[in-house]
Amino acid sequence: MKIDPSNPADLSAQIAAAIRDAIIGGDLIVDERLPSEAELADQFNVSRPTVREALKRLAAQSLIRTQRGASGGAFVNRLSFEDAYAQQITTSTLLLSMNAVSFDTACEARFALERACAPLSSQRRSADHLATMRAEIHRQQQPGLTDEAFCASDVAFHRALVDGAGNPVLSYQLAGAVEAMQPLMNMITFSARSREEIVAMHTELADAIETQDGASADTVLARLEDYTRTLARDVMTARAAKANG
Amino acid sequence: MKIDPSNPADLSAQIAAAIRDAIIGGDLIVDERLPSEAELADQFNVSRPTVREALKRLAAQSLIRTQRGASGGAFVNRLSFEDAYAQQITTSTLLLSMNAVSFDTACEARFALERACAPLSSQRRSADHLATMRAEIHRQQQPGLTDEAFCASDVAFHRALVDGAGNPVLSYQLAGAVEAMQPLMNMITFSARSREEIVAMHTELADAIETQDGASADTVLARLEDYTRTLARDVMTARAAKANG
DNA sequence: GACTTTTAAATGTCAGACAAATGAAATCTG
DNA sequence: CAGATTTCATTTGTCTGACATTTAAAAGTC
Repeated sequence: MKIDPSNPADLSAQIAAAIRDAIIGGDLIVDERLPSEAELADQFNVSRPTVREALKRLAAQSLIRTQRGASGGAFVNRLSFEDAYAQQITTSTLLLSMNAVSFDTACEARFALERACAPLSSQRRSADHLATMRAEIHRQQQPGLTDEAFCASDVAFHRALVDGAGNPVLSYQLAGAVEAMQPLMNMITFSARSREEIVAMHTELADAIETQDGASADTVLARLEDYTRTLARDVMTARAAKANG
Repeated sequence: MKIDPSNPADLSAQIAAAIRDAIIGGDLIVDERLPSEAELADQFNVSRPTVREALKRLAAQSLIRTQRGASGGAFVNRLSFEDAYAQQITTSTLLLSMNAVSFDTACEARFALERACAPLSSQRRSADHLATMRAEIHRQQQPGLTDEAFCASDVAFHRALVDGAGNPVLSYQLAGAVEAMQPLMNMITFSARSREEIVAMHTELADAIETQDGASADTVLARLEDYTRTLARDVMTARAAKANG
C-alpha cells in the first residue's frame, strides 16, 4: 500500500483509497486488525491526524469499525445487510431530493423493481410476511391516521412484499427504491376516497400473494402504479391552480 | 444543530450526523457553504481536528465537497448519479464478497431486476444503446479474449440494455446489481462452447430490444439466467471434484 | 486460586502552529 | 483610466506534542 505525496489530492483521501482497495481486493479480510494509527502514520509517512481522517472516511462507509483500549484499534468490518440498507436509503433519498427527478421517473423505477419481486414473493412468502401485510392493511384503514403515518405503513407493507421473495440481495436493492420514495409520497394528500382505493388494491395484492398468484400480483402492482401517478398528477395540478388563482 | 457531549459516541460522528440530518432535512441546500472549520469548532464546542474528522466522514459519502483558499470552505454537494453509482457498486460488491451470498441468490436478484428493465428498454432504447450492445456482442466473439475481458464486455452489454430504459433511477439501482456480480462471474471459466451460447442469447436479446419485443427479451433473459446458473454449478462441482480427487 | 490493583496500549480530544492555495483588494504601470 | 501585478487575508491541509479515556492483560494480594 503506497501513496503519492506529490499528488494534489488530500493525503487522507489517498490513504483511505489505498486501504479501501486493500479491503475490496481481499488483502485485508473481515475482522482483521489494521495497524495502529501511529504505525499507519509511520508507514504512510504522515501524521496521526491525517491517518485519523482517512480512517473516519472508511468508518463513514462502514468499511471499518474502531475500538478503544488495549488490543483495540481499527478492524475490517463485515458489512451487514442493515448497514448496506441504511447507506442505500440515504444515497437514494438524496439522489431523489437533489436531482430534480420527476415523480413519474421515481415511481416508474420503484414499481418496475417491485414487480420483479412479486412473482418470487408469491411463491416463497412466509406466514409472517402475509401477517405483516394484513396488519399494515388494517392500520391503513384507521380513520385518524395522518398522511405521514399512512405513507409509513405503505412502505412497511411493500417492504414485507419484497422481503417475501426471500432474497436478501433483492431486499437490499429494493430498500432504496421503496424508502426513498417516501418523502415524495408524503407530499401527496390522501383523501378518504383515495385511501380506500389504495387499501382495496393492497388487499387484492395480499390475496394474490397468499394464493401464490404472481400474475395477478403483477397486474395489481401495475394498476397501483397508474393510480399513484394519477394521484400525484392531480395534486400537482391542484397546487399549480392554487398558485395561479 | 446540537450535540450531546455526554454521549459515549464519538463527537465527530455526532457532528457528522447533525450536519447530515440538516442536509437531508433541507436546512442546508445544495451549494450552500458551511461555516468554516474554526466557526464549526466554536459552535459545537470542540476542537478543529474533531470538526475535520466529521467533515471527512461527510465527504466520504459525497455529501459535501471542500475547497481551499479564500472564499473556500465546505459546500453541500449535489449528489451526482455518477457518485451514487460508484457508492452503490462499492457497497454491493462488498456485500456480496463479505456475506457469503450464494451465486444463485445474487444471480436471481440480478436477473429479476434486469428483467424489470427489459420491457421499458425495448420501447425506449436509442440507436446508441443498440449500437453499444451490438459492439459488445462483436467484441465477445473475438477469439483471444480473456475471461475477465469477456465478463467486462458482458457487463457493458447488460448496462447498455438497462440504460436503454431511459430511467436514470433504474440505471442507478441496477448498477450495483450488475457490476457487483462481476467478481463472481470472473470465477467462471468460459469455454468456447459456452461463450458461443451466451453470444447467441445476447444476439437474440439485442434483436428483441431492436424490434421492441419486450416479451421475447424477458424470455431470453430467463434462459440466460438459467444458463448462467448451470454454468456456475458445473464450475463448482468440477472444482469440488478436483479438490477431492 | 480467586480477586483486586496496576499498567501499558490504543483511540479520542485538544491546543497551537505552519504550509499551501486562492480569491479579492490594493498597488503599480503603461 | 485600464490593465497587469503584487500583496494580503481567509480557509483548508498538515504536523507536533500533549493529555484524557477506555480496555485488556499483567502484576500483586489475600
